[in-house]
Amino acid sequence: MRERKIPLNLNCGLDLIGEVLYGKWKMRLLWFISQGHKRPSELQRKIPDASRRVLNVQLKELEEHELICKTIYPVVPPKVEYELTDFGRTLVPVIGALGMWGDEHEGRLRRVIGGTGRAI
Amino acid sequence: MRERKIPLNLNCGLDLIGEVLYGKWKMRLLWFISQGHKRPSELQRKIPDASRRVLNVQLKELEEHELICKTIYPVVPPKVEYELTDFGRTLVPVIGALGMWGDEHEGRLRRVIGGTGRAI
DNA sequence: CAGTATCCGAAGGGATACTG
DNA sequence: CAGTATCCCTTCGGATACTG
Repeated sequence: MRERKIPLNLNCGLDLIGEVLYGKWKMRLLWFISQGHKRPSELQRKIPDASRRVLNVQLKELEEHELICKTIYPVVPPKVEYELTDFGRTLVPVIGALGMWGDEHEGRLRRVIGGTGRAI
Repeated sequence: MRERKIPLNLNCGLDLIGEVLYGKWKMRLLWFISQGHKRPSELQRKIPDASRRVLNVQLKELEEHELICKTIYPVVPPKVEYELTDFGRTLVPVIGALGMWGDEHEGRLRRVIGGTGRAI
């Protein structure tokens, strides 16, 4: 699921969901936000392998796709919070299903993927 | 979900599923195969926007991840069929959930994505 | 019909350094 | 703490032409 800004030949629901989920960290961002981790620094800690820049890019795309909304509090130091929109909340069960499938088949997946990995 | 052959820092089920689903056409390939479209030429017709080369690449990755298996019939002209493995079949309900979500929210998705799209 | 080789442009994403 | 600007490298995926 990547942002193809250009050609867009949407065929079915799988295309459409692909358009909003494609991006290396988007599913996890949505998941962590749904779990109540709202602050950018929190998300950064949850996903240390992502660069801060890319996290911001993908958060902005999720926002443009109306899956999350962003609140900026005019305080010092700056404070920002993300939340799922109602629309975004409808996606949580689907993300959950994806994650559960991954968890249930962790052993086999690690084998076929070939990585060592590490627990969160 | 992209093939990151190199670093692999798997955190949770979402990472793991990402590893096997990342690829522009993989979800649809799995879906169409689950629907009984087994031949490469069939899949190509179903996904005309994908190049033949990339379809083969992604099919091979799905095979390496043991989600599908490939049968080559020693006949002329060549005949090839793909099928889901038992493992791959466990993924079908999840793919279905993704597609259903996309279908249910088609209108809104098309608006936020900004594409015109076309039906399959 | 099925598959591969080569070439290439375009995104994606990381590192770093910087501002408010 | 949050965000942006550059720079750069890698990968993805499309086009084309070719072989069995």
